[in-house]
Amino acid sequence: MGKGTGVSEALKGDPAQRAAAALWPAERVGARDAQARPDDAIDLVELFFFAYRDFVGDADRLLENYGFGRAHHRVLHFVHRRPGLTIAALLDILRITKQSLNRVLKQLLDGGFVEARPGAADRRQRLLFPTAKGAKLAGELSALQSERFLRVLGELRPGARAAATEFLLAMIDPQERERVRAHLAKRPQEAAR
Amino acid sequence: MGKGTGVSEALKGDPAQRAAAALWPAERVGARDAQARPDDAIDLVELFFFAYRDFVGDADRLLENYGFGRAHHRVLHFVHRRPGLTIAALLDILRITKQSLNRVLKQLLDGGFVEARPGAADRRQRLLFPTAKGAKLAGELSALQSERFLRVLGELRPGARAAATEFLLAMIDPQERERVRAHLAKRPQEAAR
DNA sequence: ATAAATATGTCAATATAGCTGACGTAGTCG
DNA sequence: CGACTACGTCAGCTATATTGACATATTTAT
Repeated sequence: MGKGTGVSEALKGDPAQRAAAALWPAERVGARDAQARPDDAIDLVELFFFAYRDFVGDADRLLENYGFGRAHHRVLHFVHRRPGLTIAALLDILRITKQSLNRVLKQLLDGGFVEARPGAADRRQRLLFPTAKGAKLAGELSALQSERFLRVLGELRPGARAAATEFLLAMIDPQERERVRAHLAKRPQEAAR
Repeated sequence: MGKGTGVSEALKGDPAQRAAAALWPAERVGARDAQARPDDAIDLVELFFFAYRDFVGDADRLLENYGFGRAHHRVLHFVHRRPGLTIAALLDILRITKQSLNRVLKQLLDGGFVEARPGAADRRQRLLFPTAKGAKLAGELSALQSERFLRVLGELRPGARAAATEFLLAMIDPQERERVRAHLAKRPQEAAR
């Protein structure tokens, strides 16, 4: 015991992993499938770390050209995804303080990537909208990151999309899933990009 | 067009998502399965963001008790996972500068969580090892994060582990996969914890 | 043996992204 | 009117990262 078998099993004859298929020693093949074991989980922890690192790297490189960082990306992304978002709603999604948000948001406003309009019902609110320029950048960033997923879904066998979605949703704190669901259900009216 | 269907499909009758199962409007059910489309990818981008946020949150809360941050966690993790790691190898994994590493590593050394021994073959090298104290903390952190994966794997249908592994590995830059593979193949001799 | 390359440490300055706390202003609502 | 709310802002702090320059010990190649 102590030697895991799950990961090697996951790599058996799959298209994208042909090169990596012969990696784990043969003795590790032959796992119980249904029963998850600690070593497998540790591999997943590390895979998740590396996958996220590469995932954000794509956007980071594009953002550099604008002098923006990940914080700008996140703000722009959610404003683009849900135009008319209030400051409070954005803070709730990002889980940062208004002081932190403001520094970044101001740069996006000054740079003409986002604009704020007073709320019709409640004029204290500032409703955030992407400008054409902002929507373009958001679209490019989104396309970059989508490309990675589309490549992955193309590489893996049919059903991978459903599996990935289930997996990622299950990774989210149970009490958060409802909010994430609500967020995903809301799509911008205009067909972005 | 413009309305995705993939995510809703992913949620059909699965154990963990019972509560979230009825989320996406019914009109969106009935997707082509094999063909990935942009909207699905955007959902995945956001799910990945939220999942990672919650994933690192677990460890963050424990690390606070020690006055450590994520940087310390990453260093401790990889030293624990691959005892005898050199500085150069660690820098290569973490992709940070030695100046950044040093600040964090020094705190771990001073706190008695990690110790450095000169390399036997090359005495310029400092081989990093977790102390008993460091191994204990690393184990607790690892257990916390593994728990999330084990919960997820338990919630999802059999085969989810293989699917998740394939998915995460495919998310990694192709030219990086070989290195990740090599890393995963190396397990510490001692049965940690 | 000496020179070059390597592994690591360190000093200094800077940037980004977050935080807490306090205070201000405008608008809403009872 | 007064309380509450949405948001902005000033000030100071922390964590994590960067670049650039220089120092030291050790190995390796000529």
